[in-house]
Amino acid sequence: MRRPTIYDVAERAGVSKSLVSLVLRDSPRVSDEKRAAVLAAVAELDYTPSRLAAGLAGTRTRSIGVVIDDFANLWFVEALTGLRSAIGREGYALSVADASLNAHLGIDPLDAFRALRVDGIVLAGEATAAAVERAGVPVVVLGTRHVSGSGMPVIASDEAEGGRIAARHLMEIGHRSIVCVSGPGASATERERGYREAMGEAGLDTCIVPADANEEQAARAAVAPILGGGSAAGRVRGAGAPRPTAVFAVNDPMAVGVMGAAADAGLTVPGDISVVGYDDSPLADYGLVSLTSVSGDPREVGEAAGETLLELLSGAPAGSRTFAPRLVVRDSTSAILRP
Amino acid sequence: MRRPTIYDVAERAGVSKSLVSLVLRDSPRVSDEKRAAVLAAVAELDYTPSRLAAGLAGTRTRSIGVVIDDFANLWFVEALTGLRSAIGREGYALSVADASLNAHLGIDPLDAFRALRVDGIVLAGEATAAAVERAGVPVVVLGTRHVSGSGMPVIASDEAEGGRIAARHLMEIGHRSIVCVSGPGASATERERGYREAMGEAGLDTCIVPADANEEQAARAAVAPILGGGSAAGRVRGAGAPRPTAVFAVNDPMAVGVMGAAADAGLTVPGDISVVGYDDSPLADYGLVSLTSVSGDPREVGEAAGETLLELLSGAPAGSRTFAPRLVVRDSTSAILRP
DNA sequence: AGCGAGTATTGGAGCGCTCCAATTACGGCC
DNA sequence: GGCCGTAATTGGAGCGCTCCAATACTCGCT
Repeated sequence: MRRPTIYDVAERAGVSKSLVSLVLRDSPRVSDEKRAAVLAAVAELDYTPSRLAAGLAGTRTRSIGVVIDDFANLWFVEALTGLRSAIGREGYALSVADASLNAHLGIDPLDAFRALRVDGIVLAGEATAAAVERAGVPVVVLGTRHVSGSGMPVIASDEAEGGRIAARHLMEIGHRSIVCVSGPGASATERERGYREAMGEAGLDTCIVPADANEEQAARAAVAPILGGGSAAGRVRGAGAPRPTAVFAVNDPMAVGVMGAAADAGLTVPGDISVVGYDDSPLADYGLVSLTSVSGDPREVGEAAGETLLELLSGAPAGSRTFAPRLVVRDSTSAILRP
Repeated sequence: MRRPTIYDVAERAGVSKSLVSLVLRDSPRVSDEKRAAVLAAVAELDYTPSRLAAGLAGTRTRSIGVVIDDFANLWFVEALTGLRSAIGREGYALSVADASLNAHLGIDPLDAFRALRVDGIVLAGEATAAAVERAGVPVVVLGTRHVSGSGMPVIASDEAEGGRIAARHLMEIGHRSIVCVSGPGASATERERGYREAMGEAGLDTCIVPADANEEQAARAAVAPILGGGSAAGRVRGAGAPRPTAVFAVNDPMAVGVMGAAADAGLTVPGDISVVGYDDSPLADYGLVSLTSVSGDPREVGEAAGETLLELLSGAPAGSRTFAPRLVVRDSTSAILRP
């Protein structure tokens, strides 16, 4: 009941093991006749080549590693789909590790990938440049990260542009007093920067409300004072500034948090206040929520990351790329007459 | 700049390659002295053993494959975390494949795992029993599936019990006219069955509303007619039956769909109608939604699946296990006085 | 001193492939 | 019909480990 090897296939097809190897890696210099014989033997024996042996013997493993730190983030999950389709086409296999493993079990994903002898790495999570140097294989960064320098190509959505788009949308429909609810992390920082730039260009004052985490609850707690939580609408915030007419939250859950806070304060969306989110997650399209949201296409970005890594693997130089996000207008934003 | 091998380590530590191998697999029959010398050499050379070579030479690869068909499903993602922590402890590596790859690229994940010579497989997605037989390694099924028989242990949450819990909760707070919005898939079927059983025990009539997909939009469209969509509240549905006072949706997004339909019909939740969801996803805890939901702990289930597979790998027999779900009561359900 | 029973350590074979250099086969051409 | 270039095919070496049987080293005892 031993597993068939390349030798078994060779014997059955009446050729040498080397010829079988050539067929498996579909070399062009094999006669059609022999190729057919080998393929037939493969099918008859239900033979599956061992990637272990192939990787050990050859100069590459045809596998690439992906480090993700947040599997719960749908954006990365979708990007992964794009990545997979790009590299799968070339016969590469994907090995996924999550960065949180590091903390939980003391396993460095980069070490794990070294042990697997992956040909390249996609970083969809934070990682120190030093750790990456050690990897010793081509690396591309997928998504906006704080890590910079070290010359790795970064393939990401243009988050700052997304922030600008959100702010401009609100300005175009008449808003002048627009608050940005931001959170920790590189993406949030970039989105916030875009908001600031767009506001600056329009000569409007910015107001950034930082939340502790990129979560609904955190955003809700953070904006509550500004919206005059609980009591009569129209209340003024801290320094006596008027209540804003619009809020840009750096992601969808936070936008929902803002909507929740608005409801608590007796405000209607978009009547009293407009809200824009980011990522266009499924929840943005729920009837109960119907959130205007900005988003890049994660699959497109993931696919580009895969293509970039393939270029790097083929020896070609490759640079960073960014993709412009789009705005999806739903029912959480509306024009206002007088601010 | 060649990568260091076990021979380099051996030479540096002044021992044989075999001794190094023993240390790496922390064999107990190595003197502390030599062990320290080897470990020091490993550190100095920044050596990482090759899993390829180890797997090829040894009787096992210490890697296990996971087939997931829905990466966007947070339940599976969390179960994966539990699984990882269980098997990671024993030094196993995880290789993840998604079933949709099959459709997209014509790659059967089980073939991919065969090529990698994984020691065992966790099936968190549908798969035909036949395909699994071919795998030739121990398999455990994670989560409720339609596949049955073939003797593989199934580690899952007790979905039928969850359905019962949801229905009983609604009955306990006075509801008698309870609708179940169901969808396709094995989990939905089980949850629906639990609902039916609980209703039957209480002598209440059941009413199942099937939706096309396990999604917000589908559920919303499906319940709209029953809630008397759009016009005055209190309207009667098709055969003149009175409007239900409660709805159990087989997952959270669908529950939100029901809430949306209720809002469209001018009904308040939970004033006019109570809604229970399933899975206790993050969105259930949003202030705007605050959904009462049933859920098992996916990590617990994932961890159990890992432990079960480890038992199987160590040669021990292992059986199926189910875990009881819990109810999390929030603001979408409330008592009623008269039905 | 000598021997057995462990315990610690070692060299060799081989896992299933790829790569390479060498060999054979096949036409075409003078 | 022998010769050459190219195309097709082959055997051998070796990738970096694990496993195994064999050897070397301890003691404690007679």
